[in-house]
Amino acid sequence: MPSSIVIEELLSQLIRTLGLHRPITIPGGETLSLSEALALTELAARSPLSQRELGDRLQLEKSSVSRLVAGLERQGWLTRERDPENRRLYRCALTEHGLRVVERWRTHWHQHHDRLLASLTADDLDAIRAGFATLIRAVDSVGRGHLS
Amino acid sequence: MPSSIVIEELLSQLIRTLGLHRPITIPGGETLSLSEALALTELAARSPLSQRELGDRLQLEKSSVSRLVAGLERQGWLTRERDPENRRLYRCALTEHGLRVVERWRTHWHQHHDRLLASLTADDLDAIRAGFATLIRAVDSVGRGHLS
DNA sequence: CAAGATTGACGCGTCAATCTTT
DNA sequence: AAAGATTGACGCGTCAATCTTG
Repeated sequence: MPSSIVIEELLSQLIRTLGLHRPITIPGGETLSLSEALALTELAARSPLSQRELGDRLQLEKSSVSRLVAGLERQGWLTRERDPENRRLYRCALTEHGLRVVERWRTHWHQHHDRLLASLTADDLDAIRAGFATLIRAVDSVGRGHLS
Repeated sequence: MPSSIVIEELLSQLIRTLGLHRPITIPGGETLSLSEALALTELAARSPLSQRELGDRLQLEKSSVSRLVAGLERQGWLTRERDPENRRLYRCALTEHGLRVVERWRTHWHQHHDRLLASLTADDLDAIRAGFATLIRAVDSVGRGHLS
């Protein structure tokens, strides 16, 4: 049995069953991808951030952040101003609208999460926790760099 | 702690730290994406398969399978023949070359994740597998898995 | 019509090259 | 030169529309 393949299969399967690749429409009509929601969440926690800082937190390439942030700005959820101290940087910050959107997204997401938890038995939870704990420990012990 | 977001963050982090998003070059010079490797692995286990059957196993849309399989065929790793019994179907099967490639990929993959795998016992692996499987089953039972 | 497969338009990520600012 | 950001080309997935075969 090809045990080394299991983790990768499970990851891609999980992403699909959780619907992580599909945008979701929140009450109010706005549609958000997961990346957008995570970016707004990060900015709601601490603003302003440069695009590089945001990329570090989201684990995204600077080019991905550039396009992501441009989209958020276009929808009026975020403003960008050049840092007067160092004009290479953008200072990205949520707008009022962006803040309302991320709050509604959070609520909407929690409802889904609650339904999921309600369907789990205690044994199920134990199994999930054990699996994640093991994987996290393994990844941590190996470190962050991957091979070529 | 924002527990509802943890799963998504963890998944994307895991994918990047494991390098699952980029193709890997095996000894011999061929370059394989993860999807290609998983498809070849599936076909190595049971051939022939129709594209729909392959898509069911890989959890991919038929359109993704269509392009994926076309690429595998173009590289000479796979052959497609119309099923004479039902000419709507393709019978997809590995070639000699494809079989060699998937074997070499497996070996290389093990080395690639040597340190991670080395830190896992059989029980660890079972725990990870069980946890993910439980979570996938739970999400499925909740409905289609994603928010509308 | 239904099922299998294909194609087009698009989203979201990568890498590599480039531009501006320091 | 180095750092932050942008753009182009591409990979790999989605959905929707379409073609062929049954």
